[in-house]
This record gives sequence, structure tokens and C-alpha cells, in this order.
Amino acid sequence: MFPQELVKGTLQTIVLSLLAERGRMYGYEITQHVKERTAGKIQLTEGALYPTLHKLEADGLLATEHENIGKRVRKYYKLTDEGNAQASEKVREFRSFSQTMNDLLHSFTPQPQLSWN
Amino acid sequence: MFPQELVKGTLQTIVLSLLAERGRMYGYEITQHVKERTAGKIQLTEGALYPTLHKLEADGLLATEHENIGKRVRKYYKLTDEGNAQASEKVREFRSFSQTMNDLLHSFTPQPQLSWN
DNA sequence: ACTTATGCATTAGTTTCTTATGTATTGATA
DNA sequence: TATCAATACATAAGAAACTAATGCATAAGT
Repeated sequence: MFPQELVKGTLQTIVLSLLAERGRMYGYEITQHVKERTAGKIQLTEGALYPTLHKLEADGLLATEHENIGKRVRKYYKLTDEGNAQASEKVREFRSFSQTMNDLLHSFTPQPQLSWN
Repeated sequence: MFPQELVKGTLQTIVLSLLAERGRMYGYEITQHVKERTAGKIQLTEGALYPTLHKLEADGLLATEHENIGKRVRKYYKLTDEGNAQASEKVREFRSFSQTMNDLLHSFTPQPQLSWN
């Protein structure tokens, strides 16, 4: 489980990237999916996720579809065109940042080199 | 220039790692060094850096030495033993986080594989 | 003389998180 | 069949950590 300050700032990136990959998802599904795919190392809390989803929607990056599951309403999110562009941008940005940080911390201990095999 | 929300949460890691590498540094030097080594892509502001240095010192991870440069006082920071341990830990943690994020975003676009050449 | 760089620092305000709480349905199980 | 866990949404008070601005002072360049 990573300290939360590391996950901060990547929440939008995670959400946008997953939606770009999977088409549409609902809030709870996102938390479960991230938990499973990271073996519990990243756990999104609802108090952080829902406000983020609402903000991305307000910013025009996400659109919603409501679906009735029995008596419950499930709220699916999907990317708008603008959201799709932002997803690419955010992911590219994170990777670049990650690489820059790696370089900055590089001399501290030896690190694997990147190579396209 | 990366959006600041990405840099958030890595400030302590950067500071601790640089001090582990270079022995001792003063605040202004840290800002300049980071700016140069990242080609301007990461720029630490003083409003973020100084409170962080003070906090790390209060937490017993850093110790200070005051040095007179002309009529100015320069404040050098260096790692305590505990700070040194924390530096390793934080760097390891960031790398692990970085890898986990990479895996999570992996399928969105193809990425280079890690290999020890 | 004036501007930029060096070097410390604080503060008001904002963003974004955490933790807790609230409501309700559904599935599992003792 | 009562009860607990899981599913699924949401908000709200408080904390953390930042930004942008400001302040002070010395030193160096032009």
C-alpha cells in the first residue's frame, strides 16, 4: 500500500486512462478494478473518487449514462472527445514525469535501463 | 514543465535523495540543481521547499549547519542516520509506485520493457 | 544606477485529499 | 430469517500541502 501522497495527483490520470481502455465504467467498478490490478497497492477511496468524477464531468471530459440495475441506479462514465484527448495527454505526461524523476534519482542506486526488446 | 499536482508528494523524496547523493545542500541550491538536472521540467518553488525542509528537520530526518558567506548566512542541510534510511525507503517506494502506475496504464499504449543490460 | 541573482522566510487562499457519515439495495450465511 | 458483507451512490468537516505573493537583505552584473 503506497502512501497516499504519491497517489495524489494521479487520480485523474488513472480514471481517464482506464476509461480510454475500457470504454465505460462506474465509480465502484473503478475502485475495485484498480485494487485488483495493483494487487491492493493502490486503493482509491470513494471520498476522493466521486468528487473527481464530478469534476471531470463538470469540466466536460466525462459524460454519464444512468442504468437501472434492479432497484439501484448505476452511473456509468465514459470519455468525451475532449476527455479522450486529455487521457492521452495525461498518460504521456505521467510517463515523462516518471522518467524525469527516475533520472533525478538515478545516481542514488543503480536502475534498469529502458530498452525496446 | 510538469503540472504541479504531479510533483506534489515527491518533494520529500527529491530532497532526501539529493542529500543522500551529495552530502549537504542549502535550499536555494536544491531549487537550482533540480531545475538544471531536469532541464526546467521540475521547478521547486521556495514556498513549497522551505516548509518541507523545516518539517523534515522537525521530524529528525535533517540536521542543519549555518555558514557565513560574506554577510549572508547560508543554511546547509544534511541527512541524519534516520534521514538516510528514509531516503532509501522513499526512493524505493517511488520506483515501486512508478512501476505499478506503469502497469496500470500499460495497455493504453505500448511501453518499453525494463531490462538490465 | 538599476536590474538580476542569491538566499532566507512567511502568509492568505486554494485544491485535494482523509475520515466519517448517510442512505439504500442485494447477496450470502448461520 | 436475521444479520452481516458487499454493492453503489453521495456529502461534509477538517487536514495537508501546495501556489502566488510578498518581504527583507546582500551580491553581482551592465
